[in-house]
Amino acid sequence: MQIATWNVNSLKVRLPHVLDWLQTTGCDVLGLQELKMDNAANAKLVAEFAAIGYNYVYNGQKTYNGVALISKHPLENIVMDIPEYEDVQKRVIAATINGVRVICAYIVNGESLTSDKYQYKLAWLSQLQRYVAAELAVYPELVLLGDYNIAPEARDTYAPQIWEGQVLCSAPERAAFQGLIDLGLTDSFRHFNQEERQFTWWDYRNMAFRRKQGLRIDHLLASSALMARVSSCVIDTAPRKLERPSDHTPVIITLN
DNA sequence: ATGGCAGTGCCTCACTGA
Repeated sequence: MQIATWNVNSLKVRLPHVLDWLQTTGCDVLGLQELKMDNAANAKLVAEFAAIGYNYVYNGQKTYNGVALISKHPLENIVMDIPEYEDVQKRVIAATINGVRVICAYIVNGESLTSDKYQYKLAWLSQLQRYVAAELAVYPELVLLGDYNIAPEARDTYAPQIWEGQVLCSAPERAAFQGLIDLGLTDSFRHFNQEERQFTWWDYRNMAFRRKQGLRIDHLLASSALMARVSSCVIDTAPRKLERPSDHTPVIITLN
């Protein structure tokens, strides 16, 4: 079974890429972020995905945010948002697929260290940690996947001299990431790959993709019970090379 | 090396993203 994450930066625009990618890879489960579509528009996509053999569940809003799960297999116990946390922004959807709890999250960007959005990001991450801890107590096999908007280490940026200490790379954000790891999760990509300059996002400006100037901010964190089944984690850069691409590209784990 | 790109929406700009 393969499970992937992809921030599509508007599913309306990227729908052809997503449909092609699912058919090419045969990926079993795909978590999407930044749908930028309200639920009336999302509802119309159910038939599009059904036509190629996938279920589609979504948690959307107009213009901003929005997350979804696409799966070949039945989705059970679907939960939207972080329970017991008031938040109008649609950033989380979770479901159980073949016994694996999949939590798809679009973590707050934060804008800058002096922004109110940065404080929202840190508070939001604390709520996410509480939620994931509770989920792990119920579901031993769990993956927390999505756009974290956090580069965990200096080597996860193309230019540490520019990024270290800035938003996405600040000590409090990295401490929050470590707080998730400390729940017993593993950064599945780093478990297999120690090479430098491996990124999941590249700015649209300045030919950043061609220059290999990116960040690694999209992650799949696996519980220890699930990690025992994970045989690989790879970044698929192919969709980033298409016409009118998302600025993010998919990351995929394969389970035994 | 971030003004410069891209998407959305009460759309000839503002807001958001990372």
